[in-house]
Amino acid sequence: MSDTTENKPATDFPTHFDFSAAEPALGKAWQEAGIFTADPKRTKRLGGDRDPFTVLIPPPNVTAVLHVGHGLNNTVQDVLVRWRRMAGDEALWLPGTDHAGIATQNVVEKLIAKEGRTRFDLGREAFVKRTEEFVAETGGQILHQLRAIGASADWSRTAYTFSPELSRAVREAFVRLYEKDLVYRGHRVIHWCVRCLTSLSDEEAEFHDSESKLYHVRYALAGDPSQGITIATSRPETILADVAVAVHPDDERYAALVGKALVLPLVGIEIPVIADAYVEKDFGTGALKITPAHDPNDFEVGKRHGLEMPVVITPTGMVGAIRENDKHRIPEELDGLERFAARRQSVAMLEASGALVKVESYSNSVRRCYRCDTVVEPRLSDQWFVKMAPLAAPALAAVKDGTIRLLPEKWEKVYINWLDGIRDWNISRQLWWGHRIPVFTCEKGHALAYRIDPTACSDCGARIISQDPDVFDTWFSSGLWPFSTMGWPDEESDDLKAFFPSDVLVTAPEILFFWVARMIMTSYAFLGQAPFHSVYLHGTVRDMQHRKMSKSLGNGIDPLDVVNRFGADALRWTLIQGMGLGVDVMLDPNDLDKSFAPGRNFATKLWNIGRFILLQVGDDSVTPLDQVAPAQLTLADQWILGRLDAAVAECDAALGPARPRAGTWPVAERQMGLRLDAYAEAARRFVWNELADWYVEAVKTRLLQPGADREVARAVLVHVFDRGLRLLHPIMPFVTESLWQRLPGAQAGHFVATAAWPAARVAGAETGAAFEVVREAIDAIRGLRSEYAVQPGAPIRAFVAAGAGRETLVANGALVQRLARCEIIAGAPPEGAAAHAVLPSGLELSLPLAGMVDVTKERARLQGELDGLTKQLDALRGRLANEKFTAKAPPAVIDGERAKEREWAARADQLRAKVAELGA
RNA sequence: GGGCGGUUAGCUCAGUUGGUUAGAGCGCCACGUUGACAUCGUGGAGGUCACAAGUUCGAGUCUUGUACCGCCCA
Repeated sequence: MSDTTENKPATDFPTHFDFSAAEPALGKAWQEAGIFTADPKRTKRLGGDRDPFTVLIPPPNVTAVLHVGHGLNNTVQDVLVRWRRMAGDEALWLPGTDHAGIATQNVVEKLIAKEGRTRFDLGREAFVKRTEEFVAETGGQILHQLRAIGASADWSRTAYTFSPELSRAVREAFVRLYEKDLVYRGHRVIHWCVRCLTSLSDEEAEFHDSESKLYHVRYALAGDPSQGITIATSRPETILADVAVAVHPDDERYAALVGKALVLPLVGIEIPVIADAYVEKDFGTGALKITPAHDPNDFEVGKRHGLEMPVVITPTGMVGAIRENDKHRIPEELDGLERFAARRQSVAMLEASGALVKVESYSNSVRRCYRCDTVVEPRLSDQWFVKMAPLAAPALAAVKDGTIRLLPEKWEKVYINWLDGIRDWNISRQLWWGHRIPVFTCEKGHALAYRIDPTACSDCGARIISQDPDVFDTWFSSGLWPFSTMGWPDEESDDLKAFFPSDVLVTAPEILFFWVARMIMTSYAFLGQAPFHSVYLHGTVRDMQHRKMSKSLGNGIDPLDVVNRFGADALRWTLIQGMGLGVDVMLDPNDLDKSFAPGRNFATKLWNIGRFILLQVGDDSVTPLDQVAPAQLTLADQWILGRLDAAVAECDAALGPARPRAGTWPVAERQMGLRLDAYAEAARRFVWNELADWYVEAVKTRLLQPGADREVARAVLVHVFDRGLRLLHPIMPFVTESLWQRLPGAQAGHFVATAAWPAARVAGAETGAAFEVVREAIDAIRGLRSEYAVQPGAPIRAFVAAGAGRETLVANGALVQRLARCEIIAGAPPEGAAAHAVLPSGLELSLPLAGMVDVTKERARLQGELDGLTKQLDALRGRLANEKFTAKAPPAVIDGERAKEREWAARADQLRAKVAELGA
């Protein structure tokens, strides 16, 4: 290239964005430049000058592979983090994974099952070692997959709930709760998964609707089989564990039988009839069998009445006595049967004995294990529980007083409702993969919690003989995520001081209780503060039938497949532009081309816009906009700069305040911002519909003629395109970075990823509003051409009557010529048939279209327009004539209506005159 | 059974404290390859804002009821 004023050869600028080459290269360049690595010293909290902005990843399971739900969740986080990084915050997106006790254990158990072995064959130690190896080999691949979708996380801080550091936090947390008497060992009915062989929390035992049967079974009165009580149960196999039949104290039907004994069917032993207000008189027969060991409500009744609590179902879900002295309760025919087989057998036996009165169909809800879907068995056992009421109080207050906001707002109500009725949390899991509960028992039977493995009992000095075999619920460790990832319990850690509390938590509503609420509670319990100020709960990705995507349905979308086919930007754009607050995203797994068309189309369009602009602008240095004298700016220049200001303002308003100004969110701001779809649309509209569709067209001719005006056009064009790329970068990081690197004057080592977020010009800057008349004229002429089917290439003329804006229109005649193929002529039109337009601003256009315009049709068209306007005008005048309106409406509204009336009336007059000209 | 939310264009959704002729994307129809872009351009059609009543000068927006759909909890 000998002459630097020559445009760059087009061969240097491919016609299509090669995302498959560019994405990995840019990812590497960002990583090597270290721009995603946060520095605590730069934050205001540690004496720097930047606000920290921290987002904590919801840690995916360490064994997980990326699905489109992760894609959505992490794209949202990345958009927010990239936005704040550009806005000058010290942005930290803290990534990591969760050891996922049950899930990971299940995976490894399946693995060794292929070798024909169970974990019991291996033994605990070997099984845990095997699991560690498995995680070391395959774990965390999801974090690598996240890089492929552009995630700008600080990988140097990658955390893992089972790392030594985070494990220390788990142990410390438990011991502190233990010391404050906020955990206790409880003997009660819990949810037991007979497949996972562990207890579950209330949250992990999910309700599923079930079409069941209600069996009515008669229990005969001891000594008088002619009398008896019929109960209704959906679980006849648990009759074996019945210890009483309860009736309501006020129920006259059974009053005479209270205190007497009944013969328990199947078993033959006698059980008492008791009175308890818990019984609902109107449900079933009004008599309730009491099975304290296999029903949480019956357990409470049993406690009140001091009843026995025999367990008749084994951990693996078989019928059988656990205690020697319950053996008499198990009939031989049922002993050892699986629960559901035992139910069928029980029913057969009850029927044979004549005790089965009737069977009804019955819709109820049955709890199932959230990990394996097995029907949960309520079962009496000993577990560690966290007392929730004291922990819940500050968590509840935080949301009520606006310290923490939840978006969309409806989840605040759900959250409050849940915390109001919160129950104690079972944190014991009978698993091998997890943090072992640090409770040790000495020879003398003292069971105490220890921060460090003890050698002797801290109470009596006796030898330690055992540790609690159970592990913690994984959610107990992930509940500490906001601070365990930052060095806690070391409270002097720089990260903790700089980045806690964090800012926005982005997650799905499904884990609001599992995880979000618990993080809030633990942060208050251990650090006395909220862990974040905003919780953004996004929707779910669904298929065209609105079904959740799942492996079993086979309706999933692999984000990496989308990345390979259309690029990460297309994936991200599609997800974000469709992300209304809390709204589900519908995608068709069978038609990825269509589903991801919005992102693919826009990425291509953006590349083409950039390609054209950059090739036209060339490599020569460009004058910074602030060095261009305002007087040199054309109307179009002013207009696009005004549109840019508006776009920046819209994007800022859509994204909203990054943090509350003073501690808590004022009511007016509690639901503001995080409208990612609105932000995406504002940025897109600027770049596509304003910059590309209008401004680029307006400067084309100026760029062809060397001189001062060309330099002004180049300056403005590069400026607005640069700012447009910045606005889009958080959503489409790769294509924007590729284009930004090609801007004239781009410097090595500089990235749009760290370029300053755009700011509007000073208030009062010229916005080029007069340019609108040119756009109006072009729109109107295009419309008339289409209306009268004028050949697309055929040149036409428009005569413009005197009026506001005529000068402007004439001055921009060349643009109208190019975009509407129409010559603008100031003055009266020649005689003859013509099409007419009255622009919104009032300027009148007359287009002689000899041979093309049908006068009758044109008159009818204008008359139709006039009719519509007249109707609106009548309604408006009616309003203004209404004294109640003028008396009660705010003056600003009335002024607005009056101004409108003047405009419409003038326009109606113009139209009426046109119609008249065309003859009656 | 308790709590919460939704119903606006063919589809997915916006619509700020009640105040222009209710918007966007996709889809649809017509035309178009004019020297950036057919993954594109230009023009267009399409809505009794679920239904009923009420408050108000004025209701997609507020209130009540009805119907249907969904979410959370038991």
